[in-house]
Amino acid sequence: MAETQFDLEGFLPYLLNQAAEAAGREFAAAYRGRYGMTRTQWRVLAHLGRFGALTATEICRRAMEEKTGVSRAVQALEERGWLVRDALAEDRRAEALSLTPAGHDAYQALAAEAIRFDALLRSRLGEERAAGLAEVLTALIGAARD
Amino acid sequence: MAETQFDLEGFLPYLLNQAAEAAGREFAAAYRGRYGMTRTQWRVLAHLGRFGALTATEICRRAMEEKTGVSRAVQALEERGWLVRDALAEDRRAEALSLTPAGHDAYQALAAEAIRFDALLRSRLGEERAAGLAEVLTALIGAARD
DNA sequence: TATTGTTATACTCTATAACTATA
DNA sequence: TATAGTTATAGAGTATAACAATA
Repeated sequence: MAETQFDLEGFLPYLLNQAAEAAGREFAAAYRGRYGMTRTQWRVLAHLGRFGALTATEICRRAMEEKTGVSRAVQALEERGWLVRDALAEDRRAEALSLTPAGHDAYQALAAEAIRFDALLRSRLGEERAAGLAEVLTALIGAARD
Repeated sequence: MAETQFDLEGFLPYLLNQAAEAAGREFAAAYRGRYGMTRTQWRVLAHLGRFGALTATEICRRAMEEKTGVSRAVQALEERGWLVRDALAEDRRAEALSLTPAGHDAYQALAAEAIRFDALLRSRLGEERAAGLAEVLTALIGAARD
């Protein structure tokens, strides 16, 4: 019986993971190195900065994060004075989370870095290939949800 | 001053991470669910199965893994009877790692699953887009090494 | 009964440093 | 001095379950 020919270097989950790690590591310098934030904290900040007030559950759904991680990230951002909680009249179990002015300043600075980094990645690939990459990744993510 | 317009849903590191997590989670069922292996153990098994005897340092370089993780994965595979160490005459600090027949059987089974899963992903995307994706990811990984 | 959010627990992963044996 | 590999430690990520408050 012939050997199964498996090409690890062309295995999509492996390539995806290596590329995600390489890009993530490079950008982590922006939030981890400069602000001492974790990735989950950066994602919470990014969602609140981008979309305004959200509940923790909404952040979990949009960011594909666990509620435990979000709970701890919210706590850390709150202690830092970057985030406030407001009671929701319509459901007293949930809270509306939003950024303080200081939190919004941090978001603005990090969003600007993110835009620069995204542009750097896209320039490395060429705009056409980068746009195609984003489209294919989105398709993969969508397909996995089913 | 205008707000910085940052589109989190188009941010490449974010898309790469979501896609890698989705694909990785789906394939992890093969090695974690069925064999109780960690991802690092699967990667060590895959490299030894694919390339034959390697030293730990060579696995680290090829698989982009930390030497501590590889050291522990090698230990676990050894205890399981899937891997043996052989002294290297030319450098007694290093060891040649290779799979036992049982280890090779496990590799064959997992490699076959990997081939099936890769084919599934490629069929979801279409062969042309999948080939393009692999090429662009390889370029990204290569660019990040510099 | 179900859901929001917190806390506890455990395992994996990542990263660093200290250490040994050898080069 | 430098390298191969092990061990220890700590922080971060992932996953589950138990729990309180509210719906």
